[in-house]
Amino acid sequence: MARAGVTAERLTLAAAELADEIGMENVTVAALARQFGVKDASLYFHIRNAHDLRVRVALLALTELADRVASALAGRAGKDALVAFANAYRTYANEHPGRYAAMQIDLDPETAAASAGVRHAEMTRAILRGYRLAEPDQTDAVRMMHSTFHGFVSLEKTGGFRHTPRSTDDSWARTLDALDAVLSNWPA
Amino acid sequence: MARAGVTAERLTLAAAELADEIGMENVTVAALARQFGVKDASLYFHIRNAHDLRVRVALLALTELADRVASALAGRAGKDALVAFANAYRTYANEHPGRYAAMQIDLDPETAAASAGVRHAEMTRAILRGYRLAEPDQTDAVRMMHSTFHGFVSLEKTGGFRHTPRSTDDSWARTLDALDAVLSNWPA
DNA sequence: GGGTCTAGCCTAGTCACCCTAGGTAAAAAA
DNA sequence: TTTTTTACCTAGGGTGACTAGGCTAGACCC
Repeated sequence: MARAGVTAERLTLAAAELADEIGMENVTVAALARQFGVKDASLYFHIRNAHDLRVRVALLALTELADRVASALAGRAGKDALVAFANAYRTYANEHPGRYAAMQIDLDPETAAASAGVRHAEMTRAILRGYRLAEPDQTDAVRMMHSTFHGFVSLEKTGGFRHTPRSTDDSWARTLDALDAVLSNWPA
Repeated sequence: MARAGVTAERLTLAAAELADEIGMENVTVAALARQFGVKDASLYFHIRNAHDLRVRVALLALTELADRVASALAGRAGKDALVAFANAYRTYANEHPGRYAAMQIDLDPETAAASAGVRHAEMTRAILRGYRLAEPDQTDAVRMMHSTFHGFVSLEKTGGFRHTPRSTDDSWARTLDALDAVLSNWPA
């Protein structure tokens, strides 16, 4: 009997790819086992349970996204950085809908604190340095930015914009313009 | 054998309440049947399948939210209307997390077109009349508004803001100020 | 090289949920 | 009252999550 060579890492990666193809809600332990030509029970040697698997995918996605954002941000500042960040975020979400969906499950505090979500938050704040916002405006602005990005991408995916003919790419570009405008002139 | 008096409407309402209590992902046909003191198979006389049930909850939520927004909006205009709309939206989402989650499932085009989501969109446009935006800016602004609201509420719920001490209520208020500012001075 | 240990698979079985088929009793209609 | 329809039932199949316990290939040790 040859071994399948399953590891938690390979399982996580396969789950992430499966999620992008068939949707996160359809990623089951059983389906994953089938892909590896292994019985579902065998996977519990590598992962604790189905939730653990999803958390692993979420952490993978957070790391990948943080990496992309980081390289998109390199050498940029101001609106340039804002747009680069936003596009990296949206592109990742659209290219990897399953991974993005996984990112939305809420991690318990310790896990979240140890995740790449922290890097993400730091980079967001870095962008705002170009806009010279003091606390607590900075926190409010970070929250608004993140809300706008997540909200747009999320609505785009679930078809919230489908009924209007206007190009979503154009709306996205104008939304970033608007965001840059408020950040440049944050109301007192 | 007394009848339980189950109807699709009562099922939908019970499912919505159950969703708010235990989370939409835990609302199962079996659990719902238990609440009515009935076997799970019996529910299929009233609903087509589990997905149908979720769609019904989504439509219920969309209608309830549209009603709330409509009454919040009555007699208001400009920033006043914006804030009223936004607060009605956020309050509903926070009071009814399960219903709000149900709203996020993507409806097929015909169902969506017949839903209260349409009223929602109309009301959003009505708010923008106070800001005198022409197309396609209006559509872009509608999308940005909706993205901001949905994103904020969604991140608030999944704990995306938890790691910063700043009050989310305050951030929300400032986000609305910022939104009002850009809408008043939409970049060309 | 032989013995041991353990990682990595297995089978078997439980339980929950979704859903279908076909039966039966209560309520409504004729 | 008889008939029809409505609202429930039992029985059973399929899938998925997960546990307990068994077997084996290969690493490690003497």
